[in-house]
Amino acid sequence: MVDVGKGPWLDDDEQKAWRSYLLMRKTLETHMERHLQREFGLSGSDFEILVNLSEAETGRMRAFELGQATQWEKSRMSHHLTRMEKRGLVRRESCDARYPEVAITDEGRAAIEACAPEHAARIRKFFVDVFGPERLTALGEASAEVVDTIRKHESSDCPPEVRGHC
Amino acid sequence: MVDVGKGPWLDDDEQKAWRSYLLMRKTLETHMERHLQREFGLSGSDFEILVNLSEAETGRMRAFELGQATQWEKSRMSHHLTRMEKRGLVRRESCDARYPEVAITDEGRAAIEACAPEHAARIRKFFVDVFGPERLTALGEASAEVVDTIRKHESSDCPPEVRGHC
DNA sequence: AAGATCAGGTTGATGTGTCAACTCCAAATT
DNA sequence: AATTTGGAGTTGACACATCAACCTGATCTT
Repeated sequence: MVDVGKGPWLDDDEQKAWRSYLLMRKTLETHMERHLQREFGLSGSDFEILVNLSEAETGRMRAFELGQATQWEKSRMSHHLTRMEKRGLVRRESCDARYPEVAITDEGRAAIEACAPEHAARIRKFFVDVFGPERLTALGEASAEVVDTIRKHESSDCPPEVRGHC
Repeated sequence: MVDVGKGPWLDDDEQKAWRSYLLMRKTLETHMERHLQREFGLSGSDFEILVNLSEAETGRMRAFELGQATQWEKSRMSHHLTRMEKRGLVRRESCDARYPEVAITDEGRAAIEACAPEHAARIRKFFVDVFGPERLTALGEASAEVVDTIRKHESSDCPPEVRGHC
């Protein structure tokens, strides 16, 4: 197809593992999101926000903290919070003028408590149990290493004026 | 936070591994897509289509085959092909009336050949090399098992009239 | 103290994904 | 032969994500 030198190319086993990973990625995400959506009317994004808020002792966080937790762009956060607010899952409270806090509503808490058990059960059934303890631990460690490697790379060679994005 | 019986809940190590995986998922995807977009003006979706077409000996496939390969919904496929066609990366050819084939254009081939080496190098650097051979193999196998498990589940308990989506 | 800088947040335009409704033609029914 | 059924593909409306521009108030300059 394309000429394969000793260059950057992946060999067959590596390709196979990578593509297998990509397929799992998509299959698992699609499955989990479809379930949340169909059974509980929540998108994966909704769920992510609600999990974070419900785990905060006060039930409230600054948008910025939510951004750190989810790794979303700030504009995505703002837009999504607006939509969730419209649906009554969340409430913006401007106790401090320009850095409003986001609070989970009763309705939001009800929604996440309703879906959390089934969601966890699915993670267990289709992911945790299939991997088994050893492979799961290995994956967790390797994942953290991948994240570290990418972060190191981005903070070192990303020109300062572009850094705002990262 | 929420009461933890012996139920479906994940224990701390399992949670940690799952969240670590989720973070890698997002970090890696964001990194790879940003690179493709900034350096070559291609989205991850564009890339996926072009890879598949360029690997077909004839450089052409039916939309349906592309759908199998990418696991996209048919409407997403149609919309995306329209956009790519507008940009000259791809061409619809209706040799058979109602099942048009999709062909990669010279421009499309040039685009993917330009970015493929760097893309592969990134996969190697941030994923393959970080995992190392053993963990990579284990991940590939486990991924396939996860996909099998989900497919088995969906084909068995999905009521026939809804099956169209799957 | 007046102005520059900066970070958190919002907004609007645009690109992308999803769902449901529709078209089209072939093969199966009758 | 006329009708139905069914799968591949398209379309339009809507939800969501991204990007760049902007607003706002605090802190740094001088």
